[in-house]
Amino acid sequence: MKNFLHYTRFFYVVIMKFLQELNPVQRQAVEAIDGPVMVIAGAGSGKTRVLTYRVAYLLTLGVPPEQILALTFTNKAANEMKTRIQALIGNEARNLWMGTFHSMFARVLRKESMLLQYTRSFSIYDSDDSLSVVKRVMEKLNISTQMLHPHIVRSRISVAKNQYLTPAQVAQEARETIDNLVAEIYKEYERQLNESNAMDFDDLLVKPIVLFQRYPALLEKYQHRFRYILVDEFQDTNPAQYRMVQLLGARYRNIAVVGDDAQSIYSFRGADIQNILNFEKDYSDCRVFRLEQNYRSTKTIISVADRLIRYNVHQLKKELWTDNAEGDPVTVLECSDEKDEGVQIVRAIQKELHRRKLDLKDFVVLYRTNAQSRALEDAFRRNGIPYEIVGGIRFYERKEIKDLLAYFRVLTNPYDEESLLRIINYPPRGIGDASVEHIRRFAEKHSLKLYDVLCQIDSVPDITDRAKQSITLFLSFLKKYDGLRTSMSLSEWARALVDELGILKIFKEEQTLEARNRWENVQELLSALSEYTHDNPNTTLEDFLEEVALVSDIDTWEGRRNAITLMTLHASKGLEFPVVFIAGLEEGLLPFYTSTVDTFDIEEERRLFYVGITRAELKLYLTYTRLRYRYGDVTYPQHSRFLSEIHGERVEYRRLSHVQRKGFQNVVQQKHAQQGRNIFECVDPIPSYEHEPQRAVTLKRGVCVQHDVFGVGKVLAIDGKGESQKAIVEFEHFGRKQLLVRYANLKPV
DNA sequence: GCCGCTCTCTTTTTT
DNA sequence: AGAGAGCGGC
Repeated sequence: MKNFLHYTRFFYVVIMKFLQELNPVQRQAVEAIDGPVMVIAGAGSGKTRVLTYRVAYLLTLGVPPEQILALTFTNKAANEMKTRIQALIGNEARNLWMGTFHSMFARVLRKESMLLQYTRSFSIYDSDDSLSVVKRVMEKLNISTQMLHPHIVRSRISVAKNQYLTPAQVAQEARETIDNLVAEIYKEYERQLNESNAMDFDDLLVKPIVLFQRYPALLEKYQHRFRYILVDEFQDTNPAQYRMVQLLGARYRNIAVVGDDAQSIYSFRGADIQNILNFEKDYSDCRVFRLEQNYRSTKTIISVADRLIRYNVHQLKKELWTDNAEGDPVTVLECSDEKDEGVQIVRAIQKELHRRKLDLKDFVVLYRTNAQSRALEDAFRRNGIPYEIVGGIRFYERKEIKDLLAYFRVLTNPYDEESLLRIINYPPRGIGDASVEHIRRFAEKHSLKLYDVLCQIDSVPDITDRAKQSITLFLSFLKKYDGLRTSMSLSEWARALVDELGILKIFKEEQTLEARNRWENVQELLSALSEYTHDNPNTTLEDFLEEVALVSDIDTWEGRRNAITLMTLHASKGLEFPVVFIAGLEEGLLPFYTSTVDTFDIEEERRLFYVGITRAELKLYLTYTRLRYRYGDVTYPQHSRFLSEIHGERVEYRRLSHVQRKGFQNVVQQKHAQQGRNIFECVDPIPSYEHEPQRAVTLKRGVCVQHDVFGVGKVLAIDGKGESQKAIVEFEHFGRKQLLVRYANLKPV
C-alpha cells in the first residue's frame, strides 16, 4: 500500500499529462484495467500507443512490473514498446515480462524444465531441425518419403500442436490412412525430441499448457505472478496461445487483447481468426473498444483500403476514418516485365524524392514472395540506390551458421541428437555415413543415447579403427571445450573453438565467392556473440542460443540506415512508411496461388494486400507486369483481381505506351516463335474471375487427386491437350488407371 | 568414404 | 533459374 501511494503521488502529474495525449476511446481503453477488455484497433489507429500507455498506466498505479505480462508478435514490437514505456516512466519498465509468446514461455520452461524431465539447457529446434527429425523418424518407421512428403508431415505435426493435440488424439481423429501415418510419426517424433532434451517452436507453447494442466499449483503460481495480461496482434494467435491466455488469466481475469481481424495474415501458421470472436463469447462481460480513427494515412489511402476489404465476407464491420488530408491518388504502374518493374519503381522514387522532401528510408517496396526481391535489387544496384532487404533466408538458418551453432548446442546439451549428427563429421574427420549408421543402430538396439554410445565406442561392433580413433578425438575436442567454457569469456572461447575446428581456414582456402560469404558469416556470428555478451554481461551460452533461436529478421531491422527497404507484405505488419510500393499485383502472385493443389484462401490474400496498403502514409504505388518468369518459365499474368476491386476514384493508371506495348509484343512474339506457342492464349486476356474456380487447380505430374470411384491417387503423367487430354493416375487402392481428364472429374486432395 | 554429377523440386508467407 | 538432394563412379 505504501508503494502504491508513493507511485500515485509521484506519477500523478505524469499520468494526467500522458492521458491527455489520447483520444477519448484510446483513453477509455487505457483506463479500463480491471476485467477482460478487447480493443479492435484499425490500421494506424494508435494501437501501440494504447498498449504502451496502458502498461505505463498500470505501472503508475503501483502494479509491480513483474506482474505484467505483455505478449507481442515480434521481439521488435516488444523492444520498441519497452523503450517507449521507459521514456514515459523510467527504468521501472525493465522488469516487465514483455516479448513474444515463444520467448516468454521459453523463459518459463527453463525455470520449470525439471517437471518435464528436461534440463534447463534444452535445445530449441527450428523448422529445419524439426524437418530433419521427421525425415529420420520416417526412415526408421519405414515410411516412404515419396508417398508422404516430410514437409507435409512436419506441418501437420505443427498444426496438431497448435491445437494442442497429442499423437493419441491425432490418431483418434484420423480419417484416412495418411492421418494414421502422421500420428505414428508424430508419436515417434515426440519421443525423439524428448530423448534429445529438445523442444520445437510449438513445444514452447504446448509444453507450458501441459504443465499448467498437470500441476494446478504451478498454474496458480503463474496466475498470481501475471496479474495483468496484454496480448498484441490477437488476430494472429493460434488456439494454443489462446488457451494459454485463458489459463493464466483465469484467476484475475485482467486480460486485454488488441487486434484487428482485417489484418489477420498468419492462418498458414495456425492462427485462428475465430479467437477474436471466441473472446467475446468466453468473456461475455468483456468491454470492447473500437479504435477507428486512423492517424497514419491520407483519406485516399483509407478509402482505397476500405473499398478492398469490403469484398471480404467474413469480416467484422468497422468504419475506419481519418482527419488527414485527401492526399495524392494511388498510382498503378503497368510494367512490361520484372526488370521494367524495377526501373519504374526507381524512377518513381527519384521523382518522389525530388518532389517531397523525403529520405530513402521513407520508402518501402513490398512483395508477396521473397523471390521477387532479386529483380528489384538489380534495378536498385544498377541505379546506385542503397537498399536493405529484410527477410529471406534468416542469418541463423544458413548452413555454416547452423553447423557452428550445432557445436554450441551439443556443448550445452550433449543429448541433442540432431546437432550431434550434424557435427559428428563436420568438418570431415572420417566418420562416414556407414559408421554413423552403425552407431545409431547400436544405440537403438540398447536404448542408449547417441552421445553415450560415442563414449563407449569400443563396445560397438563393425566400426573401423580409423573411425573409432576419429570419434575419440571428436569427443576429446568436445570435452576440452566443455572444460574451457568457464575459464574464459564466451566470445574468446567461441573464437578458440572456431580456430581449432579450422573452418575459417577451409573457407579461406576455397577461394570462391561463396566460401568468402561463409567466412564472413562465421565472423559475423562471432561478432554477434561478442556483442551479445557485451550487452548482457552475466549471460550464458544457453541464453545466446535461445536468443538466436527466437529472433526473426524483422527484429534486427532498425530502419536507421538511409536506404530503401525491401520486404514481404507479411514482414511489414505494424510498420509505416511515407511512400509504399506494392509490386507484383498479378493473379497467382497477389493473390498467391500455384498450379499445384494448395490451400488457397482469397480472403487472407486480400487482408494481406490490405495490410500493405495501410502501411502507406502519403502515397501508394502499385505495380504489375505483363511478363514474369516463374519457376524459370515465362508467364503472362493477368493483373490482380484486387486491382479491379479497388478500381474507381482516386486510383490512376499509368499504362505502357502504345510503342512500349508494341515493342513488348514483338518480344513476346519472338519468344513464342522460339518456343512455338500460341501468342493469343496468354497476352492480355480479359479477366473474368466469376467463372474461375476459387482453387487454382492444374493437373500436373506428382499432384494428388481424388476420384469419385477410385479414391485418392497420384498423377503420374498427363498426355495430350484439350478434350482428349488423358491422365495416368496411380490410385492408392485401385492401382494405375488412364483417365480422360474431361470426364474424370478429378479433384485436389 | 568422398566427390561430382544429374535430377528434382521448388516459391508463399514465419515464431 | 537456382539450390539441394540423391545417385553413381572413383
